[in-house]
Amino acid sequence: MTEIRLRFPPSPTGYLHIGGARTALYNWLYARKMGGKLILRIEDTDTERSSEALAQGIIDGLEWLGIDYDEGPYYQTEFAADHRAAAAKLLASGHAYKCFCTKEELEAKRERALAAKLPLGYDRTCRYLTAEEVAAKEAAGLPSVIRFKVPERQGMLGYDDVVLGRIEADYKEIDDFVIVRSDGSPLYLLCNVADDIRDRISHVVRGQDHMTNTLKQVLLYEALEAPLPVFAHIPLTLDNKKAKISKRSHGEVVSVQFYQEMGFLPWAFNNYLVLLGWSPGNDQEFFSRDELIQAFSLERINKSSAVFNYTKGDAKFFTDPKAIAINEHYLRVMPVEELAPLVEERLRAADIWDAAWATEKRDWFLRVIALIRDRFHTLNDFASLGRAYFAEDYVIEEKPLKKNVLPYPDLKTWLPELADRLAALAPFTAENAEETARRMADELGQKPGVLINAMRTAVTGQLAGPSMFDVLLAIGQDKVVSRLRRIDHLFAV
RNA sequence: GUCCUCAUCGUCUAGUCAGGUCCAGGACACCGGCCUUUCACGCCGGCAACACCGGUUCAAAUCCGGUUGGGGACGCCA
Repeated sequence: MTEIRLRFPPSPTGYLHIGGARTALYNWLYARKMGGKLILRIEDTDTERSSEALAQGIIDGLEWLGIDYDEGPYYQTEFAADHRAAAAKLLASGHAYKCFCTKEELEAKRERALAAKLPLGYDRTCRYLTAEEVAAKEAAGLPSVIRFKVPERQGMLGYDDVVLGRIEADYKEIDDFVIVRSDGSPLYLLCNVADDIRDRISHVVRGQDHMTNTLKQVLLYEALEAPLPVFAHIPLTLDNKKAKISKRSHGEVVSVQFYQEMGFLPWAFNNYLVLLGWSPGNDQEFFSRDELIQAFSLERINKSSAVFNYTKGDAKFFTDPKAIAINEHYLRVMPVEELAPLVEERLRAADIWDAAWATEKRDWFLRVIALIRDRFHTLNDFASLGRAYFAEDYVIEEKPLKKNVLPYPDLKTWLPELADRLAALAPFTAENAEETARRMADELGQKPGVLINAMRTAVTGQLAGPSMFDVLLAIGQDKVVSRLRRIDHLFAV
């Protein structure tokens, strides 16, 4: 039985985006499920547009997602000798030929074909050159590329795709594609196959934009006398206008790094991605790592493309609402102990981290996280919306101020009075605090909500939050008292 | 233009291969209710789809043909 080997071959000409990450995820899931290997291969043969920084960004993105690989990263440029050897082999065996047509000539032909609404393929001018003609042109110093000689056969060229089924095309429809540039450097179609053969890749899982490339590559495998891998062409991810998503036209929101910065949980993001083109066949939507590996299968990948449901400028959702919903779900249900270090990271970034929260005050820290996480969307919310729990320089928001404080000028005396009463409490418990607040409201002839909501505004700066008395306990008697006494600045606007 | 390919709620999808159990199920979003000091969470309920036409069949989301629509490829990019 042959080993299961998959690869993720990004080209470092851009950032790791949603589509690429999903492709990596599917490859990873299948490799892990089958007990196979995943290989990371950086396809950097386009030296014009590739950069080491971009390659590193992709590697970092995979690491954040938790997509680990067993071999690599390999860099395709390091295997140039293999690619040239493959090209030489094809030339020697008569599967390829030298083409002396210039870019200008080809461009002119292409223009004419476009205008005449004819097929755009190469007209095979150089395919029928005699050995003498080729020698003469070379002697004259004319530059040439190497083209693959597509066999002239009856019937259909095709392959079996795990996702799409049988894919076929007439041999006549396949162009004599270029495999080596005029400067001698081999091109993607060839390099990719040569590498996959050398790396003994058994399954090629990639986007549907490669469907027609695969037809050509099948020919390459055959000419190179190598066994065909299993192909699985996964659906593309489109935007809500059905256009292919790209960093250029969609910006940050399609890059993996954006989700890292926005405070997504890596696993939540994977969980969202896997559902964009695959389903387990039942209603399960949340998976642990092991569950997903177990449930995943190439056969259940969808045929049709998926839409990344992002609306630019949406006031409520900064990305696909489903992605946010999944992130919220994990934020609420994951063990607090696992969440804590991720929150710590965000608090550190916001410069409000206290080392004691990881040691003697760890219990308190975990309790606060458990208390406030229900209302949050991302990790970043802990440092912004949750700031009052961790720092004194929290922001008093406009809305609660206008709704709960400014309409009641008497709060200027009420809140300090309440502060005094709370300061006198021993023990300081949620029950005692509530009792105190309610009794005072009663004495003032006010509804308890007036005091409670004003307290919330003064103590947390927020319009909403957990049960007020749990909040008081979480923030602590001393801080609550001092925040309530400092009420004047609320009216100073 | 040529070729390849896809088509179920606004979005992600189940159901299609083995036609009846589907006047189509789940999730997100949206709307309403319960809970409540607030807002969430949670729970309950609602809105909402088989692209179209024809054929096969007792019976079609499901099989066949066509139409329309979407996507991809057609590079000395990957």
